[in-house]
Amino acid sequence: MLHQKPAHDQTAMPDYAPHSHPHPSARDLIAAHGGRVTRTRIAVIETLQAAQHPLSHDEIGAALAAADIAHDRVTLYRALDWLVEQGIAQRIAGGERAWRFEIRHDGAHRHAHFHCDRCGQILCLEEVPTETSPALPAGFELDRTELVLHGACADCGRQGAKAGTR
Amino acid sequence: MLHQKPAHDQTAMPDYAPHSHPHPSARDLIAAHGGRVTRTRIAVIETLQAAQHPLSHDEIGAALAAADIAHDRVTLYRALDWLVEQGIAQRIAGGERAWRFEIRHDGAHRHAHFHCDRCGQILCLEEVPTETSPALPAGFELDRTELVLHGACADCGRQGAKAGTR
DNA sequence: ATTCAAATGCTACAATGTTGCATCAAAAGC
DNA sequence: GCTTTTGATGCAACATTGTAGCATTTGAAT
Repeated sequence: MLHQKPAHDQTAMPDYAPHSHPHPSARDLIAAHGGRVTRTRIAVIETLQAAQHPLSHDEIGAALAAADIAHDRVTLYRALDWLVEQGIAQRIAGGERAWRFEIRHDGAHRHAHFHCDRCGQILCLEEVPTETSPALPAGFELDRTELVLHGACADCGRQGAKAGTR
Repeated sequence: MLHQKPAHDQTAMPDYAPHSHPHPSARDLIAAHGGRVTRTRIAVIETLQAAQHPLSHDEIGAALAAADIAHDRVTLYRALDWLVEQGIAQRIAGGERAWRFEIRHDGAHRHAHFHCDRCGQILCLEEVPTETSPALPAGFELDRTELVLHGACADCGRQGAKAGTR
């Protein structure tokens, strides 16, 4: 697993915490979808916007804690559910049987992900577009395509650890 | 979720149970990797070989039960772990935070998967090859690519259910 | 300030997967 | 065929991830 994070450290600022926001305002995003503007939702959106890679529920929770924001697991799950439902965020099935979340980009900005099978890290490959129009059996409707490259990231590759496909 | 299966029915033969085996013998496969040839491993391999789509741990367990083979959850997990470790099978991260397993094909036979976001079913798209050589950042090693198409399968699409991205 | 549905924060639970350890059995040696 | 030995199994207990129900709080409309 990939838990080098300082657990519930209230002072340290994780590297995926918001630095600047060249994104649509979280408040506006929420309001535009007819939802209530709450601390939790704002913080979640800003955290996702600032992230350089898809975040796990756990990582987002840590960011909220760092921002001194309510920290109930269920609330966070529901906030994320709502964002996904509204199309603001999207789930991607990172290994480790836990969802990861990222801001949903419009069609043009879709990108692939790289999954390091050694450290479990997932990162966005902005340069690699996801394939678009493959032939599907009759009756199937395509919503979106997800392209995941599996292998070893630069850090893990250098350390040359032996590893399974896991 | 997708649990229409008859739980622990000892008589019914699920549609993914072995019918014929145009595949390498399970015994040989196991022995070739230096493992012990046990009922569990044989049955798991044969089940996977006969399957038309990647199977969840649960589905494999049901197949074992149908074949009157020991049914301990942990044993099955470990058998699957071993197969993956040996490169005989591979895990794919079907949504629903549960792994799915399929026999690992060699390079030429790689295929994409379709994930129905409504019923959770996953099926193999033999005709759709996975993309192969995208540009990766320096230091990254590519092991395999996974292409998942999300949408509604023929059954769900016809029923026209409204559904989230989930 | 009042109202009221939408969000929250409990608690309790479900599903999926893992660890430790005693027991069993596959295949190797005799 | 019998014994040995180590890998595989089975069980119980636990960890992690995610859900459900319900009382309470709060955003924002009046």
